[in-house]
Amino acid sequence: MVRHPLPEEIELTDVLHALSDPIRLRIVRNLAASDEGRCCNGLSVGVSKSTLSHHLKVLREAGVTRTRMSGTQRLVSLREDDLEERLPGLLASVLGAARAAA
Amino acid sequence: MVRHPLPEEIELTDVLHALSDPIRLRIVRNLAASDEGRCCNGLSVGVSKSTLSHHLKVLREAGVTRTRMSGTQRLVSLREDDLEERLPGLLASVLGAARAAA
DNA sequence: CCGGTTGTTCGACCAAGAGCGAACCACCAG
DNA sequence: CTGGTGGTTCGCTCTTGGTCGAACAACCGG
Repeated sequence: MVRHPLPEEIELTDVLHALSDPIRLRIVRNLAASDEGRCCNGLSVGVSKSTLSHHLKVLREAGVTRTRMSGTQRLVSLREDDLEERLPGLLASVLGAARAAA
Repeated sequence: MVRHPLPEEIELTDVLHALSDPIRLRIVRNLAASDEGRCCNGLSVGVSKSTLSHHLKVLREAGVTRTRMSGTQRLVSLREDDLEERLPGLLASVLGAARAAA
């Protein structure tokens, strides 16, 4: 349905850029706290749905998240495995720092 | 002489944003390969000196680098210790991924 | 004093991107 | 068929930010 980069297409600068936005970082933290992925609606980040869709697209195209269909709605989840392979340790340290800062 | 954030003022999103630019990432990789810091001129990244000055300012104000005088010229170096304290593991994983991608 | 080196700052330009509402699509329940 | 839900896409505005040249400042060497 939508574009996801292959694991080897994940670019460091794209990922860093995706994570450098406070709203997207909140989304990622939110996703990290959920095993099964979240419906877009379950991400209460206080922006309009078009803006949320935009941020999810940025995250998806950077390779940070995966979106899959589940019935009538999309489930968004972190690509922890692919990120760890391409950028080992990065997601963990970002999440750790984000948790500490909060 | 110039503004450097205190260690506790270093913000994750600022650091991620600073590192998400390819030119700044090259500068950081370059600095990581040098013990003593580099004169701005020693950073051959192929931009004009005003642009270089701008990027160094972004890195400095995000807390990624430190600039100190040495005689008549400035020496730029990574704030590895402060970054490790505030954002443990982040710089290492970014540098590791950047090295792997190159 | 007069260049040359090193770097910052300023002003302008232009591209990228965040934000929103509106329109739209796909789907399910009546 | 009609409505509601979940989500994307499309314009549009406005801000951010990368880029450069020019001007400036501080300093050292003749």
